[in-house]
Amino acid sequence: MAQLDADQFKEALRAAAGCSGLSVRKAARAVGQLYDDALAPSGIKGTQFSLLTAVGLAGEPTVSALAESLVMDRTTLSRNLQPLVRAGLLRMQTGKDKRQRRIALTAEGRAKLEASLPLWRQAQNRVSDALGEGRAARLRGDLAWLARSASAPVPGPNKT
Amino acid sequence: MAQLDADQFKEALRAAAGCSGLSVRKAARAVGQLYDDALAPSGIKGTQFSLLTAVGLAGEPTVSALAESLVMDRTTLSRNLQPLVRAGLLRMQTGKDKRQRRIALTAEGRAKLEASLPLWRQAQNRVSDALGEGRAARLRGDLAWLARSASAPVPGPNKT
DNA sequence: ATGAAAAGAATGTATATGCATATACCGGCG
DNA sequence: CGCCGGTATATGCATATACATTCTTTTCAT
Repeated sequence: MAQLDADQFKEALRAAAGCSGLSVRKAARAVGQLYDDALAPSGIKGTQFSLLTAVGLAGEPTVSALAESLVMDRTTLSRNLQPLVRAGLLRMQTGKDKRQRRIALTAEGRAKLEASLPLWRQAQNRVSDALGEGRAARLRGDLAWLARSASAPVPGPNKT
Repeated sequence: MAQLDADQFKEALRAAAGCSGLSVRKAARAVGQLYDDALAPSGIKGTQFSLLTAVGLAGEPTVSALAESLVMDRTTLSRNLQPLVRAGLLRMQTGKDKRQRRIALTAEGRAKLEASLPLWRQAQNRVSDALGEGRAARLRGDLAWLARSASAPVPGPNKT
């Protein structure tokens, strides 16, 4: 059953430890902690801060539009909105097209977001300090490129 | 309540859209999809592939040791192991110190891991192709640096 | 020895994530 | 008018993530 001998197996595992997916997830966990810690006084998580920010920037986006801008599954976003609506920070209402839900900041949501901005800035600066401004900016650029190309359809001989 | 006028608020939100935490999470979602798709024929997810790989490399690590190597909370790892144990890919047993759980690959787990390696390689190559080898390697390096420094205690004037 | 502190791991609760599927709604066609 | 295909969102299920807490076991000071 084992087609590789012990040495070959170990060698292959060492290569797999350099997995780009793992690198990104480990960094996401660590950095997520950093932002969550910094934002703790405001009572929201980094993920929720990003959601509020995206809504504030987009105005009154639909669920689908917001999900696409965040490289996130629509159903995931659908659920992630619920705690924020429950907390009174976001409002969802149907427009003319009753299938759509228009998402908007409440006054309370805007206030919470505004109060969170200095805390976010602290965390952001801590990351920039750890890498240096230049490397941090380049990293964000590479990650954005990766997010775009990874979610794009594969040019190769598979996929629908 | 709103201390910033509309223009200042929008400006601050545009800055917050450049959040490093968000960049990393977006990339993690997109890249996670890519690896999950590639690994689908083997029946395991990218997260589980990483877990099996880490166990294979470490030999018979404890939960805590494995969690640290993966920049992951122990309790998270504790739960993530359960599906793999249930699937018969991992085994957990107590040693002399009955508090510890030694984690090890089963024969089935090793076979699954070995079968997954070529699929993983496809995904890894796709990422390297998207960025170019050089940029991909540099990205992994920066992410590793970030994971280390973000999970390290803050040198500044706060924290316990 | 023994009892308290510390260490290792699991569990309760809550959010985050995505696939398969269900539900609700729009627009067009007969 | 009423059905039908397509669109927008929500739900069921499963895993991933982490904090606070609990449980067991070890260690160690007295």
